[in-house]
Amino acid sequence: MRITIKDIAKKAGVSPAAVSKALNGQPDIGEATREKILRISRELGYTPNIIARNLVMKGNKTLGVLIPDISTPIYPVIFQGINERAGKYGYTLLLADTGRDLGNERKFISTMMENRVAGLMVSPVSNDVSHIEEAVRNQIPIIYFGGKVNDGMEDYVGVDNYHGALLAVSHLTGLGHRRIVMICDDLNTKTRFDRVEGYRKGMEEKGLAPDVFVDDEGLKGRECGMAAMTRILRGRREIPSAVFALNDLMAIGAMEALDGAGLRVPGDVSVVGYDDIPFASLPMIGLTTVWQPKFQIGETALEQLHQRLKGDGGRGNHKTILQPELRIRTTTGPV
Amino acid sequence: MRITIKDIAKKAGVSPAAVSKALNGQPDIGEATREKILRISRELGYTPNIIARNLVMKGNKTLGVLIPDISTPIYPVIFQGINERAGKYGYTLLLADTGRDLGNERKFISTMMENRVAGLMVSPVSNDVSHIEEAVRNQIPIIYFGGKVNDGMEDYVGVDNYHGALLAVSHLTGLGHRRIVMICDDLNTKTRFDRVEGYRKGMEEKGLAPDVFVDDEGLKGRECGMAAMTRILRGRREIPSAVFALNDLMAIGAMEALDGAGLRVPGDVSVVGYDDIPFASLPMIGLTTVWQPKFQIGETALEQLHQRLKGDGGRGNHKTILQPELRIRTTTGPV
DNA sequence: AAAAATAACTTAAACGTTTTAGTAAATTCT
DNA sequence: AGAATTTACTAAAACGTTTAAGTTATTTTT
Repeated sequence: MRITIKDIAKKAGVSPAAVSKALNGQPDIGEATREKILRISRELGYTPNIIARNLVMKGNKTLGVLIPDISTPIYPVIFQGINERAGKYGYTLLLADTGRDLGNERKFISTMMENRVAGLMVSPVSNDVSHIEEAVRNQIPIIYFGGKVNDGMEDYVGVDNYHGALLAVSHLTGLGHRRIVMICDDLNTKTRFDRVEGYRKGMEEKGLAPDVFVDDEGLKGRECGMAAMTRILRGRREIPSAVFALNDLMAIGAMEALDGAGLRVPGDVSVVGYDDIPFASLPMIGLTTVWQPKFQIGETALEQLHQRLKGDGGRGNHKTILQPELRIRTTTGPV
Repeated sequence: MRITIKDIAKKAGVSPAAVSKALNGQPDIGEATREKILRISRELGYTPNIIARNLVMKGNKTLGVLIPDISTPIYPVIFQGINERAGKYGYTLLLADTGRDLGNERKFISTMMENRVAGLMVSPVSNDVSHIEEAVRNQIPIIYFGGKVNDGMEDYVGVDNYHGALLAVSHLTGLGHRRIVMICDDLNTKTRFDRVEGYRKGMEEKGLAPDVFVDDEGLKGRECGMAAMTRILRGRREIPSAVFALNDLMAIGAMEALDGAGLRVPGDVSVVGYDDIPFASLPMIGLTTVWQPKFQIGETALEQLHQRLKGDGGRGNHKTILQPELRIRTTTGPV
């Protein structure tokens, strides 16, 4: 049995209230008794039961974090951002990986609510978060982040995908490229949509015709990039001089296809990705890509939640949009 | 204010005890009242307060997980193994990233104890876990895992590094290699030591002279691999025909150095890594390496903790050693 | 020296549950 | 019909804390 305040009280010959006060450094307790209590508590190896304390004090310092797939390279870093700030403010984190499964998301949200987290930070599985809102019922603050955020949400921290794509395309046009194709898996999230729009804008600014190739056969990542690139290479009269991929994995896939077709990167065609996942920076790959402020996303999300928790706790309707940065490496060059 | 059993009781005109029974499907409650209570509880959007329940029932279903750095590619997958099994058994996970900092490790261990987790799974920052044992005082079960486990620990799940290295070296000798050098950053963990021993054994079995190059100038990962390889290329009369690196990042570094020296992989020298981090399998890299059963480490750790929690909860002194597998790709070839 | 103030405690209620023991009413038994 | 049993509840204690209010004994004030 773990030892409690009562055990200390008994051993010290005082009341539990006295122990509580001594332990919390409150005033009305004598120096001698205080020291005695502290000594005994140390001897017995007492650890305060925070959850019992929270019960009476109301309010606790646990936050829930929901992530669709922690092994997707962006999330560990976001979590570290959250974790760091959480440590700073004394929060403890309940983390669950939903595995991109809506049922799991539902289940974990309930678990978190039952565990009386003070607030939630969720990177939702799907664009539709109505079941989350319903379960939470505005009882605690919630912040959304990640790839499935959209303008309809009340509070989220996101990244300016439009601007990120614009950066990528401007880089390419600046190098003299005119036939730039964008490859994409599907278009069913706002994140993807914004990147496409940014690309369109970047092209139109230079008077170039946008050319978006969507491969929505259900493939993802490398395989999708490879399939898309292969089909582009086969189907067109002129091959593009540059490719802008929806994400780094697709960019890698495209590079594989180019390699397979005997084309050199960036000699024959330049490639730009999006995300800056860890291996993008490996010298063997050297992918030019759009970096996301991952750590900062986590920090900001926690910071906002913290502010709301300190304040009224209501919906803040705070949408924070962070800015991505272009990382120029070796897969892009002059046309 | 979140609504409680009392609120439901008041609205239904019954006692809190009746509500509790109805909600938990206990027998001695009338059908009519049960339905009324259930209806009202649904209407009010009641969510049980699990932590209040745990207080009276004793024992809870929260486990603590401590990880040194969640952005190190192996950990997300381990966490998913833990997470999956946790969901299955109804555990909730408190996760903290210690950032490889001993002070943080201490702090988070206390936090977890104060939050009355039922058990702990920790991948320690250092080989010495005495401060953890001291804080935990055998009050709850604990399982160690990760890179800093050693035989002195009472309960851990680890990987057979000795055998993993043996696999790597046998592969190389099987291809006809005789001058195989192992490169290593330092030798201060059992994990590293075991890999070196496995390498030694593999060499000696074939009557070859082991050749371990330790670069302990404080460099890590790619930089260390590059530095080590560069020095080997400069300092020896005969260059080795194969390199076995302590880990994948060092292998990548070594490949960079080889490339810089105009040597082809695997034409001139074969390279084997260890860990099988995600990009090892990219076709551009195609690193032959030793894979670790990451997901299974997580699963096993949770499974063992669960068994102990169901049982006596005492030290199990269970050491589970999982087996690694060789992943042969394109950086190795016949001499 | 009596009254007032202060120091150092203790008592008891509260937080949101569960559960044991108790109770009144309805039903079954003989 | 009266006793015994069952049904459907309620009362109260418990879990480990905190805290407002109460109680002594001691010190200070006048």
